[in-house]
Amino acid sequence: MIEVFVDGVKVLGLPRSIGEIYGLLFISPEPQSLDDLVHRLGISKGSASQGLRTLKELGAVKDTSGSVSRRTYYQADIELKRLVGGFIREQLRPHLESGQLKVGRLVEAVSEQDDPEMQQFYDERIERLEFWMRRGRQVLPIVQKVLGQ
Amino acid sequence: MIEVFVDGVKVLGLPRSIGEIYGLLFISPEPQSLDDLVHRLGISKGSASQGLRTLKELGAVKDTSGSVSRRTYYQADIELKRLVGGFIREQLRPHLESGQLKVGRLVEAVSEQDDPEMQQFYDERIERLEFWMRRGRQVLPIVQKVLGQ
DNA sequence: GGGTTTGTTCATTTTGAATTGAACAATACC
DNA sequence: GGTATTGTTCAATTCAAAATGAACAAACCC
Repeated sequence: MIEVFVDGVKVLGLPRSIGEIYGLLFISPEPQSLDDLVHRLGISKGSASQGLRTLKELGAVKDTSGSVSRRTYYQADIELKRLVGGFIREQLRPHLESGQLKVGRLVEAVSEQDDPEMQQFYDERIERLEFWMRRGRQVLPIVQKVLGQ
Repeated sequence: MIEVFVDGVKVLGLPRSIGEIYGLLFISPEPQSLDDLVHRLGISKGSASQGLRTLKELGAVKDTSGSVSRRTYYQADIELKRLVGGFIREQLRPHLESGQLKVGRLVEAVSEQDDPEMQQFYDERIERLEFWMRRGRQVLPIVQKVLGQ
């Protein structure tokens, strides 16, 4: 099972430890502590801590607080809606935004081009790029909607 | 500009050389030969050859044949529809399929579980996983449709 | 306060994927 | 045929991202 998730997160560009952690939590009926993860997966405390942080940011795990013990225990959040939302927010949007910044700088660079024929070609290509990015932004909410049902 | 594409392909889990090659072709008014890529990008012949192959498989470049010279020259294909289609076909579908195989093996493994309570829990989780995969397969054609306009 | 448990940070190490480059086709041309 | 040109393959190398682990912080208990 864990293997399935390791493959899964790799497709999404996330490290294998994240897949292992989420996979283990996904098939654990009981919440697991950081220490449990370290022992059961054979990974370092550092990896487990980092991995849990990322998963929390993605909204893929929640900690069951309010326990008697002072340890925190983690559970997998299995709502697809939430997972997809977190991934888009944390991984995709930042890239789209930094891409837009760079394209913005390109627009300026092209305006300094002398050769009018070249300038027109570059303008067309940048327009194409901006078109792709618009489409990208359009498709995200649709994906979110379809998956969150 | 090339930087934009390097970032872009990295999000998709492809190596930077692919981003460089596609980026250069994207802003080149004239088709470029393998040798041009090697010189202008400062990458090895091996990288260029491999990268072009992957890009051809993705349908992201086409070679302009029918020239007098025996060299082949490459151009970027800038149809979003085609790019998305190629990516889904070459990168996403294979992973979805191998995932399904693994889940299939899981189903068998769970049926050998003694404890009925555990078995029920595992069944639920596997059902959840299969639900996610169904949704994944559903969303692909929708993405393709939205982006290909 | 001192001691213990739990979790984080971050410099170093490891590992796996990407790149290189040299040997090897394949094709064209004479 | 021989040789030049172009492109591919793949073992060896390089490099960036991930994992480690030790030092550090924070919270808790007595």
